[in-house]
Amino acid sequence: MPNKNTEEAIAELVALLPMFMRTLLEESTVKTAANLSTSEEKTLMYIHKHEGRSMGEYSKKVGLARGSFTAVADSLEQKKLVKRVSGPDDRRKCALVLTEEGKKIAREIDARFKQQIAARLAQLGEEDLNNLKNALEIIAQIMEKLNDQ
Amino acid sequence: MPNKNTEEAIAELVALLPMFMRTLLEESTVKTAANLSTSEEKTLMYIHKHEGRSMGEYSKKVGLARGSFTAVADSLEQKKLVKRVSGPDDRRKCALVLTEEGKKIAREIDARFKQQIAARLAQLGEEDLNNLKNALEIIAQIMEKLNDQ
DNA sequence: ACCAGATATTTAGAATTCTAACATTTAGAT
DNA sequence: ATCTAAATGTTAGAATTCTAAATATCTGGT
Repeated sequence: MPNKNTEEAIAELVALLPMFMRTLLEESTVKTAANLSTSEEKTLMYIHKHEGRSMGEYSKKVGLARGSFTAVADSLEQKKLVKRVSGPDDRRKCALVLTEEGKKIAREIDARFKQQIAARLAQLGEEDLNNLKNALEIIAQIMEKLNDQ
Repeated sequence: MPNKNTEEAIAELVALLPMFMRTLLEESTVKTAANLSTSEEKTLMYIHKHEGRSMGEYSKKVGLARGSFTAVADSLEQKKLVKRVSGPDDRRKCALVLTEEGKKIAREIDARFKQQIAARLAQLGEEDLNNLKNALEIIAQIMEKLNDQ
């Protein structure tokens, strides 16, 4: 059963991914304009890419429990970066929309995120960069497959 | 400047990795023998692989602030899964060592982790599995390069 | 129309983690 | 030797997140 070994190897490699993320983002002492928590920043970034989804969907994408996400939405709304819009089709749902200020800050966060990673990647040669990009693309493709099922 | 685009693409793909991890580990309602928190489990797993390192090193690998890790070590020590050993070479440092019970539970957690990922990967074909493994290996290699510098 | 079960959000209290300040120990410079 | 700065682990209080229960709404079957 050759797959057994492949799967175990994948499991061990997957365990390294959080460390990989930290390697790329370490020493991120830079602060953005607003004084936002990590979850608030992630939320803003994700709404920026996919606006008008429900609270439940955002909480999943950000990686928080539903109950925890309520506080994040509260805080962002209080800072006038986000607005709750109760869904017309399903009154249980709350869609989130960025304000103008929210969009501005989302763009700032996005730029800073890319700069940090780019600075770290500057240590790599062109071949490594291409290999890394290809590897990440394969992972993204496979993730889509897994999520579709 | 062709690298600019490559780096931006990498940044966007890296942002998807947490979701990828959640995809592989979702619905992990299985509980192990001891009633351990996620950080306690990660700590046990990491000590199992690399025994006798210092508290500071473990806190980094687990992804916790040093101050937070003290409580995790306290809890594991109180549960008799881990022992603090003050370093002979540097009296500031505390090494952590697994007890026999700690080793047993670490093996359980490791097996469960691999089972969960294997169950999710069972949906993939052999080609996808090999591609995924290769992609993760490339990422691991590049991470090593980045950490060495 | 009505009911039972499912879904979406909120709430409250417990558990976890973070930040900043502290004490001890080490390393390097003078 | 002595001093200064850095490294290690701990502590305490604030911030964040989790879990479980509560509320409101929707869906499908009768």
